[in-house]
Amino acid sequence: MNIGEAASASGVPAKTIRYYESIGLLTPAPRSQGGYRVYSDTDLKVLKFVQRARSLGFAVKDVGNLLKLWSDRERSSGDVKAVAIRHIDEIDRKLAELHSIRETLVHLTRRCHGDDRPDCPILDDLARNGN
Amino acid sequence: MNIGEAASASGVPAKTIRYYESIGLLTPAPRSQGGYRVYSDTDLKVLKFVQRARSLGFAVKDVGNLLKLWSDRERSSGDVKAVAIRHIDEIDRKLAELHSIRETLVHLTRRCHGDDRPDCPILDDLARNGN
DNA sequence: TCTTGACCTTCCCAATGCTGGAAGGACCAT
DNA sequence: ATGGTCCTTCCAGCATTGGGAAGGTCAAGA
Repeated sequence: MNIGEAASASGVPAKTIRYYESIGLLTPAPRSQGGYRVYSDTDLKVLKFVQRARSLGFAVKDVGNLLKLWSDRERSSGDVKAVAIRHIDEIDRKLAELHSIRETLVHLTRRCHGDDRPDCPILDDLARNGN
Repeated sequence: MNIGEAASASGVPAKTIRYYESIGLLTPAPRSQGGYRVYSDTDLKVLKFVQRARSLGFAVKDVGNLLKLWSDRERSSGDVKAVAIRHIDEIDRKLAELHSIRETLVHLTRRCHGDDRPDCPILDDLARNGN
């Protein structure tokens, strides 16, 4: 199949597939006589794998690792789990940061009456000297 | 003061200050005879404002809006609040997405024994055809 | 057969928000 | 004078695409 079909079947845009190929995440697809990339059902499975891993927030580099692990029948599940756990830790860090930021913002907006009057605790906070 | 001092006093790296100037977020600093950027205490307050707003996750564009609102004595607090609330909404979207991803990953890692055996529900999930 | 339109190709630019480095000038203390 | 530490500009790159131009390919219809 052509890249367009592979794209709509996998959920990875054609542009992105080409990009993944260019950075070495995907092995270059063989070409038809006219120079079109040709994808097999196996390739499609890889694309879907990538799509799903990316949708779970794995960095492209991590996806590369997962792909390697996926094709390695000798790998231990512990290796895969380690990648996943590192990713969860990363997510936890982001969650904590966003939660903390959110709390500050909610606190500030609650104190800001948000009408036509000019005085605004949000700006006051941003401008206050001691951090 | 020089850019280096302004940087360490504000928490915004010198490189970043120049970058902000280049994209128009900050008005160009006046120069000394030797061509060095010179910052006043007022400039420092602006830099700190920017630092704090960025640390709260406001996009650079939003920081620009907030700076304008900050220097506008006529603005209503409602305008500021609107920026903040849009930002909170954005954060909420990210939080929801991360929570959902986290749940999936935790579920998968729990089912993966993570030892030397090769079979791994994490890869199985990534590779599964549906979805 | 010719044409049309949808697809594909490569290439470059844009975005976000910086960060690093190179080449060279400025400043300050010894 | 000399060295070291600042500063300057410019260029390039990170990650992850999206957009679009210029042009080639392919399949179907008139």
